[in-house]
Amino acid sequence: MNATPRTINPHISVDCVIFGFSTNRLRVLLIEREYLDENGVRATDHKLPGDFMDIDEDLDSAATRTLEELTGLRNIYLQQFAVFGQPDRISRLVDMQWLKETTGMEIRRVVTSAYYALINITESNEEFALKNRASWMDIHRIPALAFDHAAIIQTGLEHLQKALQIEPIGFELLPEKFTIRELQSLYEVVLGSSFDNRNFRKKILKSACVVQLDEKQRGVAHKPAFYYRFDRNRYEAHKKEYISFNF
Amino acid sequence: MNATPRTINPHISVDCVIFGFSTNRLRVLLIEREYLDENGVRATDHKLPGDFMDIDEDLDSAATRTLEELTGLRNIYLQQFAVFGQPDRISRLVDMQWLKETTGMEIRRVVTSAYYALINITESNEEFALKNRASWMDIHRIPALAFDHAAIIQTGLEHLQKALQIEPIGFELLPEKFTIRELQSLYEVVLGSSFDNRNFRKKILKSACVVQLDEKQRGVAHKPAFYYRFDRNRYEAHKKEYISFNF
DNA sequence: ACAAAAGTGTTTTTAATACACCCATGA
DNA sequence: TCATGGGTGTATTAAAAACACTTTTGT
Repeated sequence: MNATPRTINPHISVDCVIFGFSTNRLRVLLIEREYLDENGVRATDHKLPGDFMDIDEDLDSAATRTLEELTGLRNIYLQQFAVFGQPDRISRLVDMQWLKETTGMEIRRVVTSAYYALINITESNEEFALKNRASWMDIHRIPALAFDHAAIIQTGLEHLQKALQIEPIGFELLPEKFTIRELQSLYEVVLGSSFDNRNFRKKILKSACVVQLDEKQRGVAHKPAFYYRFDRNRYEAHKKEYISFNF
Repeated sequence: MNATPRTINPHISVDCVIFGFSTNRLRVLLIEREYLDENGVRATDHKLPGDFMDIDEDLDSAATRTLEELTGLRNIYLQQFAVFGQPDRISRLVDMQWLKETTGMEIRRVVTSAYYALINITESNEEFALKNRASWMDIHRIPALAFDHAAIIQTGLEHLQKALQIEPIGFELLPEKFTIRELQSLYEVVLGSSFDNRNFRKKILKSACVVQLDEKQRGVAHKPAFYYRFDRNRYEAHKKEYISFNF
C-alpha cells in the first residue's frame, strides 16, 4: 500500500468502524477492495478501514493513523470497543489471497483491535476518501464484507447505542452548529426508536450541555430553527454523578 | 510452566482480573512471581493470572483456560474489557528477564487482551490457587505488580462498576444463597458508596430477579436474615427494555 | 436485659410521560 | 393562503429519596 517500506507486525491489526450521519441515515465508511476470486478473476467487495500495526506502534496510534489517512481528520472521537481473535476469522480463500497480495506474507492468524469513531461527514475530506475508494454506506444496507467485518460493525453499533444513552456524544456526528431537531433525528436513527419532541427538548436543555446561538436556519420553507452548539464545559459543570442501578 | 511442550503465540496474551468478594472486601486474585532483580538476586512480586495464547487458540478459550487452572471453576462470568498494546508495556528489565526465563524467548512486545471474571471465592478450589501461588488481595491494597498490570486492574474495576449498575451481576460474586444485606454490602463495597437499606431492598425486590428461600441464617446474635437466590428466568421475564438517556 | 442486625411504611421530591396548539417562513 | 416543520406548557404518573422504629436472635 505504501511506497515507503514499512515493518509491520503481521499478528495485530486495528479496524475502525467510522460512523457518520447524513441525510438522516447512520453511515459507516467502507473501503472497496479488489481481489482475485476462485477463478482468478478480479472482483471487488468491501472492508472496514484498518491496517496492521507498525512495529513499535501503539494501538491507539494505529487507529488514529488509519482514520486520518481516510478522512483527513484529527482529534476525532475514537474508542476501542472489542478484540476479535477467532482462529477462523481468516478462513475464506479470497481473504487469505488478498492478505498475501497486499502484504507479501502468508498470514493465517490476526488478532484485531476494533475501534469506533464518530465523525462529522461534512468536515471530512472527500478527496482522501475517494483516493482510498472509501464511501459512506447506510448501516442498514451494508454489502458483503471481508473477514468478520460485518460482525465487527454490528457489535460496534451496539457499543455506540449504549454509549449514546450514557454520554453526550451525539454531537460528534453533527456539524458544530445544529438544531435540536437534527439532534433528535440522530438519536432516533441511531437508537431505532422515536421520541416526543417536547420531552426530548426538555431533557436536552435540562442537561445544560448545549447553548443556543443567535443564528437561525435560512431559506427553509417553515419556521426557521435556532442553531445550538455543544458546550463541554457546561456539561462537565452540570453533570450529575449518578450512582443508581437500573436493571 | 507446563511439562508438555506447547506452541505459543508470543505476540498475544490474555490477562484476567479475577474478582472475588470476602469479609466485606472486593478482592483480586494475584499470582506471586519469582524473578531475578538487577543484582541477580531472586526476589518476588505479583502479577495477574494470564498466559500467552496457544497457536490456533481462541481468545476466550485462553481466558477460560487460565481461569480454570487457577480456580478449578468452569462456567464463570468472564468478560473481555480492553486491549493493552503500548509498545513500552514491557520496558522494565525484570519483566523482560522473567519472560525470557519462563518462555525461553526474547519477547519485547505483547498485546494483551484483558478480561474480568466474577467468582464466588467459597466455591473456588483453594488447592489450585495454592499450587499456583495465587492469593486474594484486597483491591485497595494491591502490591507492586509486573508489567502494566496495575493499570489493567484499575480499568477492570471501572468496567465492573459500570456493569454492576446496568446488569444483575452482583450475584456472581456471592454464594448461591445470600442475604439481601450481603448483596447490599457488595454493592456498597464495589461502588464505594452507601445506600439506604429500605430503598435498596425495595429496588432489588421490585426488579424480581431474586427469590426468597425458606431458609434463614443460623447462629447469628441478632434477628436471622432470610436467604435469597438469583433467578435468571424471573429476571429475563421482568426486565424492562429501557431506552432512556441519562447524562 | 442488652446488643446487634433484620425488616418494614409513609411522605416528599423529582423525573418521565402523555398530549395539542400556535408560530414563522417560503412557495 | 397554504404547507411545513419549529416551538411551547401543563397535568398525570412513576420512580427515587428521605426518614425511624419494631423484631428476633445469642450472649
